[in-house]
Amino acid sequence: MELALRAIAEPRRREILRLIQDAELPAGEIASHFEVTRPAISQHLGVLKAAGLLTERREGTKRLYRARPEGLAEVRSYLAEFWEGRLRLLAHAAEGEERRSNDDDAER
Amino acid sequence: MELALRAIAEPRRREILRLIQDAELPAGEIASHFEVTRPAISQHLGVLKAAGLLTERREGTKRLYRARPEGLAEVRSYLAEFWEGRLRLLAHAAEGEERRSNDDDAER
DNA sequence: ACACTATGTAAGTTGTACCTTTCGTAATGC
DNA sequence: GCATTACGAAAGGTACAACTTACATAGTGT
Repeated sequence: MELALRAIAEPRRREILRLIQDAELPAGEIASHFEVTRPAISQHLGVLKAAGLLTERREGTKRLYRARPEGLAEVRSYLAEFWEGRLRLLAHAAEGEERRSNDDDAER
Repeated sequence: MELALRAIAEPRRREILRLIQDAELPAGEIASHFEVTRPAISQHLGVLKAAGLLTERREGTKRLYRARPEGLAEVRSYLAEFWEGRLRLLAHAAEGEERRSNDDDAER
């Protein structure tokens, strides 16, 4: 999860993931969408691959990349757990939050 | 979302969030759980607050912190969208789409 | 073998994140 | 007032992350 979180914390890498979410693209094609140099994108792809967030397939001299959403499973379950665990404590629905009497519960 | 993602990408900050998920704790109490100095934790709390991931309440000379899961809403929806969008393409995730649990991961 | 294309790798630079120590500040109590 | 407690803010160090340019490598076609 550590690697995946760090990977998607970078805006450029989220952009890359978005590009290859619905299509399998070669590295050069991906790089052409950005202002930075091609090696920079190559490094980002390496980070994403190490995090398990994409698959790499070689075809000729090209390397085709595609997003791999399963790599986000751990992150998703972590967030879900945190989310639900905390909401359970609030003990009241997200709606009608104006109920306030003597409790110390502070909502912003 | 940007700030939230970067905030939780740091392990120590995830630890902090875990501590104040079920209890409202003063800064010093939080810091006592770590090896790093108190100012370091104070800075982490500042980052988490800027990301909207916790609430701060002053009581006397103390500052009480509590996790704020709503701050993760954007991240959650981003991940959900990415996850589902890509799985839809795979077309072999036909089993139980209404199951919102995420325990399935066929790792490599 | 040679050239060309597509891409990763290496090395170095720079900005930034996290940490430390030191100092400042608000609230409480004497 | 002064001291103490609890904490944030400022300033500086170091490690790391993202970028650059230059080079290396794998595959394809001639």
